[in-house]
Amino acid sequence: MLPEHARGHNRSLLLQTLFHQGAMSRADLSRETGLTRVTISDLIAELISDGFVAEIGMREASGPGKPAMLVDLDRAGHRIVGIDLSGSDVIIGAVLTLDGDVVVRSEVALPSAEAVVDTVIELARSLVADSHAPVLGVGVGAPGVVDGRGVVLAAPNFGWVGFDLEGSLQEALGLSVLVANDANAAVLAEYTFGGSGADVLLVKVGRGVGSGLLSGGQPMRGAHFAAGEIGHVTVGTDGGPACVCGKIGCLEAWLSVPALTARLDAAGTDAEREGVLRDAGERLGIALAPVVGALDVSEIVLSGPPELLDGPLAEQAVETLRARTLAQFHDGVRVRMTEQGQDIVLRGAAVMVLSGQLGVS
Amino acid sequence: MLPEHARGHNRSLLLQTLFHQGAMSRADLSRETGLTRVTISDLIAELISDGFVAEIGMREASGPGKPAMLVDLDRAGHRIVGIDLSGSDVIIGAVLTLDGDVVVRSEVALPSAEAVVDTVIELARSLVADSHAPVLGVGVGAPGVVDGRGVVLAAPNFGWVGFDLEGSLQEALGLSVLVANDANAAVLAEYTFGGSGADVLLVKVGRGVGSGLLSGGQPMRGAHFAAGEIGHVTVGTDGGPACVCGKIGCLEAWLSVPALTARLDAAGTDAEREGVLRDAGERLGIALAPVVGALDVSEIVLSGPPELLDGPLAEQAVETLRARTLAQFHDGVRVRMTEQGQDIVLRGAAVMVLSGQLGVS
DNA sequence: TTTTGTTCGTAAGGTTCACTAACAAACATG
DNA sequence: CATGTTTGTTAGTGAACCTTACGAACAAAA
Repeated sequence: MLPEHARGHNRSLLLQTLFHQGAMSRADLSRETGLTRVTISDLIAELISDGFVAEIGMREASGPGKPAMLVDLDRAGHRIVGIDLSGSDVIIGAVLTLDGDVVVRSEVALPSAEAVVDTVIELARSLVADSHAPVLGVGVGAPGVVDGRGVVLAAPNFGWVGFDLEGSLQEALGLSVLVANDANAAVLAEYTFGGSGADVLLVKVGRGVGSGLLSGGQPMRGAHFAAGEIGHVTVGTDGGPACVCGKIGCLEAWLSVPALTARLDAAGTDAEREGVLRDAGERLGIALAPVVGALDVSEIVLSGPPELLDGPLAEQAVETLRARTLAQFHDGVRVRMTEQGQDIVLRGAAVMVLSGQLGVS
Repeated sequence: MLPEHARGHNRSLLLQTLFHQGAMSRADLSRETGLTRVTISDLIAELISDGFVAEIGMREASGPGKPAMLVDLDRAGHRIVGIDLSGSDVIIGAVLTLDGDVVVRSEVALPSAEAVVDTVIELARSLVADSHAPVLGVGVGAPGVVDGRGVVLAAPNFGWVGFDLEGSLQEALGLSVLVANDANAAVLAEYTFGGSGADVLLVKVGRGVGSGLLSGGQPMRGAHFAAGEIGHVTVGTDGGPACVCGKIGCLEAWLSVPALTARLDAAGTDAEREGVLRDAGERLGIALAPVVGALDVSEIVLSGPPELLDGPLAEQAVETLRARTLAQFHDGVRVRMTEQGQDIVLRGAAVMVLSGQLGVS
């Protein structure tokens, strides 16, 4: 650990404070961080010269003393490109502000597996061209198992095994690129923009079922970078539907969108349809109860089609969860839909870039 | 972040390197840490003057050049006191070396709940008196939910609710005291002394069932410091034995020592007894499968009576676990007994002190 | 035995970083 | 207008680590 590392830490501390609390004066930053005004001035001058921070005008004087010059992240001066590879038939890309707002949005049809990388490169290039501001970096949320350096260890949909997606994109685009699992990206978005607590599990329901987990605000990677792969965990001890993986009663066989819609279509009455959703919610609760017990997660966030997840399914999940964990500790566990909608992976990809380039999270 | 924090970090880095790799020269430390020989000399001089490090003699020259002076942690010059409050009828205390070896061991009968604190203070004082070397600190593994500052938020056995055990002991003993949950302490011992990987779940089976979890080498605390409380998670969807908590089919009702011994005593034949153990192992596997899926834990360690856990129970647990998780990722999950025996909580308490006082883990 | 080259540890001096002290600028208030 | 407050900068100090240089101690080769 060298002194320059400490300075990097302090730079990130300032950027993070501005990111979360908005524009403020150098003196405010001094009070907020505990560093002296002198040091703040020095760091801010460096950050301004690097283009990350800008002076945005005087604060109208509200008391005695010299009026303050407000500084803030140069939010208008930078953009982030986010790419969501988790869709079942489209690739979604977007230009986002530092606050995670989507400025430009673009979709392309999912090509054949071999052409995916070239399509992503082309999409990213067009988004960079449309950004009208320097792009801080490119974040990618991809299905499958992704290691800490953006190498896709396994992604059955695309046939990738040990493929260095991050490196390939970085070389082609000449920009900083970060690749992570889609559900792991999503939970970052929920934490940074969705106001979730620091111990949160996000369940992403789509063609498959995956999850992302933060504990103490830190993403859990797992021993083989496979944390979150709960889709093929067997749920319950009473059988269940057959899964594409060959086993019986996987969570994915109960909860994935194709499985749910098929069972809903087969259901005749509204009551039967609600029963299908309640069954799925119960299975989710059964699967998550041991995780809640072992990790003391306080919040479970669902991401996916709201017409399926929001309602009986979520209600039954929280009910089952409370019935199957010790009320004393886990009574407060909440289950809710994300409010990030369809953009959650894009926004999570943006958080990855913010975190990687600015140290903000 | 100030420069002196960086120096503290570097001090801990040296102590940690010596702790794990044993005695070496200043030049070795320089190569190992990346700091220059000059800086190492300066830091080591400080650590020697503080009494944490000692020169232990020359290395016999094996090649050209000036022979090296070896330095090492002053292992003989310090002791740690560990206390295990998780026993059902005794309190165990010990004096340990920095390497986690028990030097002095002492047991006292568990007194009434009100007298526990005074008994612990008395036990700790007598151990400190027997230590024959300066005591670095006192570590305590306690049942129940313990927060990050050693306040016991809930411990039904002792009737503690929001009781500042760490503060009480620190005041009475005048020594640095650290208190944590017993299973969380145990998993630290397994990581530091038992050679487990950095993503490991320890299940502690005794009067109750608890767990401790490391992910990436970091202890998981949970949103309410209740991580690891898996004893009263319902397992399976086919009922099960009644639990003292009022629910049906809790993991504790299947797996705790009292529950297991009662069912073993009721079993007539050896085959029936093995069936009891296999059932319990299966339940453990069912409960842990979602945790393994969500966290990608690579190793599960069991702590408790080996005559119950080691054998059919552990075998069935790993079998069930593999059947219920996706083989592709979690095939390698291992289930094994700890080799730390009965001292695991004591040694874990020692690790807490090492970590708190030296930054070693 | 002498020379050469290697390795260890220390000394001296320079750079980086954040701190303290002091001060000018700009404002509100009595 | 004088006074006090707040902001931000300049100047100087101390801490921490670095680079450079050197003496000590040894092995191997001449």
